[in-house]
Amino acid sequence: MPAETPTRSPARRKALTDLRRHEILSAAIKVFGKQGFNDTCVDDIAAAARIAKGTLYLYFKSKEDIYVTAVHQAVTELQRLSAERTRNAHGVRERLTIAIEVRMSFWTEQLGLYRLLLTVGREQRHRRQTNDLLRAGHAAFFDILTQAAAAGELPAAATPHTLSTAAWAILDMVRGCNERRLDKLSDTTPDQDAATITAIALQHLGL
Amino acid sequence: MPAETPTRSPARRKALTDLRRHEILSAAIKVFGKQGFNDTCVDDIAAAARIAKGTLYLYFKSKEDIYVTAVHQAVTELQRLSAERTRNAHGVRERLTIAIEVRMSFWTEQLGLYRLLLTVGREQRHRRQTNDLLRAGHAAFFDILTQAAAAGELPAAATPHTLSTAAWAILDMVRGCNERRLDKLSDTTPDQDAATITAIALQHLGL
Amino acid sequence: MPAETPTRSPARRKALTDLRRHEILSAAIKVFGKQGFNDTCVDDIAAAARIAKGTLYLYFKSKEDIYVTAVHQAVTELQRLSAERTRNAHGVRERLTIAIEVRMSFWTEQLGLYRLLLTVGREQRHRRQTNDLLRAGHAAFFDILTQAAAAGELPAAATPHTLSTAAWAILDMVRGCNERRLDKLSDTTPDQDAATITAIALQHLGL
Amino acid sequence: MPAETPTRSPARRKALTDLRRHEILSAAIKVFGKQGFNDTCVDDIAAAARIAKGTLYLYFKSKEDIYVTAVHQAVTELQRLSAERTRNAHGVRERLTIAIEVRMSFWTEQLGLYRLLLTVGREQRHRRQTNDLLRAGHAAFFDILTQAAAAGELPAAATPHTLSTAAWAILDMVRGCNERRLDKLSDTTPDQDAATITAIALQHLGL
DNA sequence: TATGAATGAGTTTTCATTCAT
DNA sequence: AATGAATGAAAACTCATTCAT
Repeated sequence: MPAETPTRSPARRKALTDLRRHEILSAAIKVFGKQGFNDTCVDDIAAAARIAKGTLYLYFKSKEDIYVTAVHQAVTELQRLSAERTRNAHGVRERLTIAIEVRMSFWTEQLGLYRLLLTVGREQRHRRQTNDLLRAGHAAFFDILTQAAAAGELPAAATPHTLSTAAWAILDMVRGCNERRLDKLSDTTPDQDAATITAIALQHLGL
Repeated sequence: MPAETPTRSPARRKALTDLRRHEILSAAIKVFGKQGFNDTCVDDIAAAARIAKGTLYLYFKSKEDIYVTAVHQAVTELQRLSAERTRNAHGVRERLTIAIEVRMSFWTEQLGLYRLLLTVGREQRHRRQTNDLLRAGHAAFFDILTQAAAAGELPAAATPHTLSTAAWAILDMVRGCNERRLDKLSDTTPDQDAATITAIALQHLGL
Repeated sequence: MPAETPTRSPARRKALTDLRRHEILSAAIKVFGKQGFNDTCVDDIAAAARIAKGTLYLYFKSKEDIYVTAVHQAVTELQRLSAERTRNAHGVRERLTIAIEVRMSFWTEQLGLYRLLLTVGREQRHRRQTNDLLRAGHAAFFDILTQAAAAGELPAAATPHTLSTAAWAILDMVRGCNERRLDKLSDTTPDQDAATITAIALQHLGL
Repeated sequence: MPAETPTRSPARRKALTDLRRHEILSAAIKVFGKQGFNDTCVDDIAAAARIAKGTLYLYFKSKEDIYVTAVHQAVTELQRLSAERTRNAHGVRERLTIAIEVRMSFWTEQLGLYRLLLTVGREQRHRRQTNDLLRAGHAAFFDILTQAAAAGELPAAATPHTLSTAAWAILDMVRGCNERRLDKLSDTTPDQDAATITAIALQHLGL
């Protein structure tokens, strides 16, 4: 049995690094969400993460990088979650409802990050990343509808174009609900909203 | 007939000032739209307006003021336009369609400003102003639906709550379409979008 | 009898110009005294003088120039007043008392200007002018003492050096009293102060 | 004995910070004294201290703060010095002379700072701090005289009011001498001036 | 790896002065 | 002579990033 120097093994090091990055991300998102990206200075993030300012730059190459990474990580997680939850659902209504509901609960638990997405994500330099997110969201709903159509669950008249339009409409309504929840403009729950949106979409598609 | 010094008359003076303000606003919106509010410095605006930096401050009291004024002016104009255009419309479908269409054409012609609204409007310090805008948009659609219900144009089952939900859904879809047009994510026209959104909303309300 | 164009005659023009300059000076001193030199902007002066900003520059070549002129004018007036009032005085005590009293009453009526002298006059670029003022003040007291010595009013022991020192001391005490009156640190009247200072000085000179 | 990292110990850190602050203060006072407070820009101070502009703000929170700190520090030191030097003096004449002499030598070695006091100290926003200094100066002399009166060193006729007047007169003369030395208007030494002023004051009080 | 002192480019805003009318 | 709109240099201060320890 060889002498171990566990903290130095590459795997262990990687794990530690990931842990640190995660801690910093959490702290950063919290502060960003509260103060906004521009009004948060790097010292604030460092303080929240209980590390020195310089240390931040060992794990992220810039303040921007923190934002980009945070969004990327969240979206990856959201997609994983969505796939997992819709996998065993039966019927287009249930699948839609679940997909919507996941997109609502997820961000409800990540308000800070969602607020970031609404501000920084909208800035010119992040349009591309943000638009990719939107397209991914559209694709998710579009897939569900397309599969339903292929399975004969939808009236034959539904063309791909119609389905695409419906998918965008769903996404728009989901985003609207999320935004209102963020600013406390509405008092409905994710479940209620999901049911309503599903109903509107399926009525439009003839169900 | 007294000797006139036309360029000194108060009325002429006011007109010149308004013109200047307008020129500066246009230039500013253009640059803001391209670079975003935070990444635009006052020199950029001055350069775009072909005036000196100091001159800006003769017409606006701060960079912030330019934004606020631009949004306020646009929204006032939009509401005037919307009221004017829907005044003589007959039936809920036509009124809805027109109201939506106005909100799309208007911003399509003011892309820079719309982009501004999407970014700066979301920052903490403008949350309130922006939310007021959203509520005003919701109110516009809600009114149309409520009047239709009162006129018996909608199935009796439509409760105020249902109408409100529908109004939010309409607003969400309008905003989504506007945003996609901004980033060229869609190639539909305002007219087509308006028809689709109206259809979705009225189907949901049982028409 | 030639046709008159009175407002165009050089003399009349000069008088008008002087009048304007005087009006501007008065207004400027008032504002400077209240807000300080640096915190007073040219617009403030123009507004106080009820003329346009540009007009100021027809009468003074800079903001500095206004200050310099104001001080120069005041000092000229003070010297005239002092000479006039001491001319008919008898004896060193009376002459001293009057000279001191004039220097106190004068500034008491020109608080704004005195405050200017204490701040702007102290700045590097006005040291020379201010020092000239101080030297003039010293000279005034020194002359009175020297004449008294020549007239045998003072003990023979008084050397020019002693007289000079006494003159500085008088000036210092006068300035101190003026300054305290300005800031309401003392509640004595110019008359009382003048008597005290005279007493101190003459006691020192053996009277 | 634990491993030491001396440069990181809190004590060492504090010492370094104090050193830096002191260096910056010295440099700033030098430049302020030469150019005046308003005509010195932060870059000038930074350049004089051979540090970057931003570094300044790590040690002082504003340009103003530098001035206030410098004055406060100097006055504290002056009072300490004055108390220490007069403690063992015997008789009112010696105590007065020393107190005056200290106030002269001290500022003679701090010409830049004294000039600062004469200019910035007079501006509206520092009036209060400056007046407090003046009152403290008055109090110092007044105390010496009062104690002398209580000890029977002064003629019985000396009322508190007389003593107070004398104290102000002393302060005025001290300030006048300091100011003249600053601008090289006089060539006397602090010692000579102190003796003269003491003499004038005590003669006035009947000694 | 971790630190935090140091940096200096970049920002908004002010205001004395000019100049076309 | 009178105006006041226009100018642009200058100022104080911030903060993302670097780097010596």
